[in-house]
Amino acid sequence: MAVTIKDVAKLANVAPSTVSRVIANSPRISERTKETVREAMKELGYHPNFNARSLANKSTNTIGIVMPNSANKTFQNPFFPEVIRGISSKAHQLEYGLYLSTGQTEAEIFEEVQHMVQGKRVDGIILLYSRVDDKVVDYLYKENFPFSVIGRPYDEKKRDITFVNNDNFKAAKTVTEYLLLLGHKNIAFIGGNLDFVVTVDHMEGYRKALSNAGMELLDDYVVFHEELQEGGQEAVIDLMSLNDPPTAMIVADDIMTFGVMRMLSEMEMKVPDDVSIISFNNVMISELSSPPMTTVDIHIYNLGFEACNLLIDQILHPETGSKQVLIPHKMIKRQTTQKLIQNVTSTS
Amino acid sequence: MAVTIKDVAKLANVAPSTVSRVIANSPRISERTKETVREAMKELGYHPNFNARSLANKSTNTIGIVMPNSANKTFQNPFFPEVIRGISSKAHQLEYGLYLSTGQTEAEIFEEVQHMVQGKRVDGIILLYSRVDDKVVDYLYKENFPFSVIGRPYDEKKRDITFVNNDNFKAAKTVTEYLLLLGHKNIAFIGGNLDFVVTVDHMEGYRKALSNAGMELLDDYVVFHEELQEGGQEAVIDLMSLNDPPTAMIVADDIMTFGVMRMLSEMEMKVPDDVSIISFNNVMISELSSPPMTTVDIHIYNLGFEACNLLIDQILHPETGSKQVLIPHKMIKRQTTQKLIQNVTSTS
DNA sequence: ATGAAAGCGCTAACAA
DNA sequence: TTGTTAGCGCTTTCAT
Repeated sequence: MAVTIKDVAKLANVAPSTVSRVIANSPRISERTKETVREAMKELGYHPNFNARSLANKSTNTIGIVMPNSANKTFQNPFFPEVIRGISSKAHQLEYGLYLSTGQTEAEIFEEVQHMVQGKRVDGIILLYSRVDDKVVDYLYKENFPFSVIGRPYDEKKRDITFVNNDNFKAAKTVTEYLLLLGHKNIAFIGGNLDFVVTVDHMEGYRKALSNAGMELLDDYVVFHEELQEGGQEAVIDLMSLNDPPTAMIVADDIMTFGVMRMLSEMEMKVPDDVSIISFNNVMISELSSPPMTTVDIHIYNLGFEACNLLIDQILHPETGSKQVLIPHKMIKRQTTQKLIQNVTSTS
Repeated sequence: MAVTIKDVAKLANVAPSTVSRVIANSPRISERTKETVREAMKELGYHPNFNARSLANKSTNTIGIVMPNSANKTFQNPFFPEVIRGISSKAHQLEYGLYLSTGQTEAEIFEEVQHMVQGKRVDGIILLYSRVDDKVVDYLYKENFPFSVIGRPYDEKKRDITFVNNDNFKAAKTVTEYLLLLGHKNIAFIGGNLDFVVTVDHMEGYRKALSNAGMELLDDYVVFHEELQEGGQEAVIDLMSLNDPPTAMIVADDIMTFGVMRMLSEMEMKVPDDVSIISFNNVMISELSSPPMTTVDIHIYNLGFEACNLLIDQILHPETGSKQVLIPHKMIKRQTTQKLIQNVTSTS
């Protein structure tokens, strides 16, 4: 059997509890005994048993990460490694471990979450997405279990949960206004899955900018797609088949933009000459498209980092209510947008 | 306090041990009592405490995933979500949980691994990379702790560890041969970090194909780069500055290829007219480059799935030595390769 | 087929 | 400042 606290205690000629206190670095132990105990630990190659600790002090020092359904390819989005990198970084600082959900469907995920909290497997949970109607959030909320979400709760009544978000409404509005300023009148919107709150917010920002400009939102110009690459491509087909095809597009996600640009180039449409494009996220690879894409940097890493920060805060100080953080965004102008070139042959 | 086995026992009028046996579905309990106990569990909303179980039966039913240093951007490669999806899928089937490493440097990672195994936090470990000289592998090997690696051990003496790999040597050789058949004589090789075994294998395959064709490997045509996007771009600059620039390139990774193509297009070089490119991995996004890239599909998902499979096998049956699995690869011809167009003005 | 009881390795309240 | 001791919630012999 492995070395236990008792072995160390015996060798150091102290009580097990003393050893325990040395591990916790309790100030109520003299430096001298701390030293002897530490030496004993080193000599025996002692390592604390994680499960025993957790059982005894009712805390696991690990946080659960719940990802959206990994069944579809959405999951290959570099967004995820990047949030996780952010979370990971903060977690490591504070010596928390990371436990990953493995469910592929909503039902499986929900069951897993229950296991995590009821089985006391984690001290808190981070949701990497925010759905419009999410059983998981409801559950965690009712159980009063520490959690934070990346995104925002859709339900206004749940404003008091902890979350970190971008101002997606504002971002989408700004981006639309920018295209308007460039002279575009026919601006399409290619959104993600409408079940996600971010999609709704983008949509509203787009709508607001149009209405501020005294323009109407045309249903034909608005497309939603769940799948990242096929989605982008299909959307382009639909949009370019219209009698009055758009001269600019707002795309929900950089990866989708790759699909959009691919299809456009197959149709021999030039970006940005024929169509301007702006998208969201600014994942690493988005500067490598041809041409490099204009996109809104949402600081993915920071989203993860802050979500973890807020969560651990909440775990450590449950009394100090919920917190909300807004991560600033920043439009990165690259080469997929330009002033509308008036088509001389066009008639109204 | 939460509901425990004792509460259930009391309500069902049995001993705690009986409840425990019902959880394990022991055949030595009558169906009748099983029923009553199950009802009691439902009535009380009982969920087994994970830590208590782990402590008592010395097994966690969770496996640790160790990623390479997430400090640099390499980590944003969609390769990772995809392997994890594979691992996750198998793990979920067999009801194993996933625990993630958070270290950013080699030293931190090594320390974490020690914690995982000594602290009995996981039952086994999957390494998502294989370095030429890896302390982690050495450690796990010496401790005789169950683990599997994605890639292969560099050291021939460690052939008896469990791993799942592609035949990267063969893949690189085939790809080189293909370019040779297309008439290319000046074929460059843009590899990843030489610390990784896969890079070495690619390199050897390339070398072998050349020597089989009676050609010499030119040092100038071989470049290694750690960083994915900058790397690709820098490599192109170096290569195209040569007196006799290559007409074809073999690139270690699809994401790097995006960088390569970006830089090429900045130089107004056309792909594949001026330069043919083949790369490796076939991540989802690689079909969305312009033009879509020819690449070797290494079946990332399967790598993860099998690595997990082998590991759990090993955990459950430690006596049945190590296993090795080779995942087949497949070249996906898209549009970044073509026959060499003889330049009429060229002289030798 | 079921119960009693010891123990997994650690923490924490209480004593000293 | 340190030791004693009673758990944490579950599994698992050993009885019955």
